[in-house]
Amino acid sequence: MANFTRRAIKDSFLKLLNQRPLNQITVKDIVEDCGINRNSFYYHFEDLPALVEEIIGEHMEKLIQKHPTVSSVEECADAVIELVMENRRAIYHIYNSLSRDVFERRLMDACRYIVSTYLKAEFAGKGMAPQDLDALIRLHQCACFGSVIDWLNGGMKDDIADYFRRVCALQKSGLEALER
Amino acid sequence: MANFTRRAIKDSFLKLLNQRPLNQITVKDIVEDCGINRNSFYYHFEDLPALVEEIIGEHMEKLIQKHPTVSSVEECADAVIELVMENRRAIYHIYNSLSRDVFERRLMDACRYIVSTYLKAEFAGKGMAPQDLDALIRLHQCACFGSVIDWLNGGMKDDIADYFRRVCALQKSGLEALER
DNA sequence: GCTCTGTGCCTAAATTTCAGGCACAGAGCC
DNA sequence: GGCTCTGTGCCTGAAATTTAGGCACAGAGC
Repeated sequence: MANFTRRAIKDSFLKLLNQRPLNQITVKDIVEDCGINRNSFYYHFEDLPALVEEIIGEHMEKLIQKHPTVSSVEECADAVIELVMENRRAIYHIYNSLSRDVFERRLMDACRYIVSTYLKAEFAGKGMAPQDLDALIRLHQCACFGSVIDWLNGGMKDDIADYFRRVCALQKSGLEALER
Repeated sequence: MANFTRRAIKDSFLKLLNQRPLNQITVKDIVEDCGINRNSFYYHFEDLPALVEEIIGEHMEKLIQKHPTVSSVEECADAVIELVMENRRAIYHIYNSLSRDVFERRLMDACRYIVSTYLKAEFAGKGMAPQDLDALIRLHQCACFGSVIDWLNGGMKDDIADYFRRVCALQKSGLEALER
């Protein structure tokens, strides 16, 4: 089964999300946009939040798939910047809606994944205690996450790339201090 | 029914047609490309030639839809050039295959449609006998058609726009002579 | 109170896709 | 001449998907 309908629903949803906020998009809008029956929507997705969940998850998945091995703070920054910029309007409309929590949860997960890949590699076999490494990952995960959220709350006005790299520079100097 | 599968089949076919000649594309290739069962192909299309027929017909339809009222030789030229250039490789691969006849038949139809719209408007109520107008349309239809075919047979080497406009200039001077 | 719109769910019917088979044709090889 | 291999077009029945048409409920606006 090739599931073209499922894909079409997601495409329509993203298309509408590029036009207006999530809370102004109804199931009716989506099914009318891709020309299917309303029940077909409910066949594929439990409800609208489930679709949002999947869309966001898919984007985070894409981020991870595209950059499976991030080996430095800079690469991590580039990966997140790329994803955010590619879907700028959609992310804005999802974030400024009722699904902020879903987005934040998923973004947090993605940040953890990305951050832990390079931090684990960086400190592997250097005698760091597991709970210390966990704490370090947690710290950088939150910094990564917080940077994006802060930028979103600031109306996405600053240059995300500059903004994010500034945060990363701080992270990097901290890491270097740790290694010395 | 939104027929995403039917659309996907055509998209895959066009995609493959941009890669290699029609006679090197099998039904298997198409269904594998869009990830469906082979029988689903035969559910939507009688056979491969039927798909070719529909694709070509669709392209000609698009040409007509996009330029419903052509009012001069130049506009006619632009319309045909636009269509041909947009689908350059696909047309080349269809033309240089076993389906040349289908393509030629459809192109001929489209040329007739385009040519007749402006010629009928041009000579409406000028006392021209119907059979004379028909002959005139036929002449320009063939000129239009022949120009494209000649260009295709020449390996699409010349600039189609220049080439086609040269033919149209000849047509135009003929028409002006007719009106005097 | 009322209406209107949207949601989430349900059933039964219709449509579409699927797996797995068949005979046949043509190309290439022994 | 055989043979195998690939592709075509067709068929069946089962499974998956989409559909029409309904229902109760919630919230907004009047």
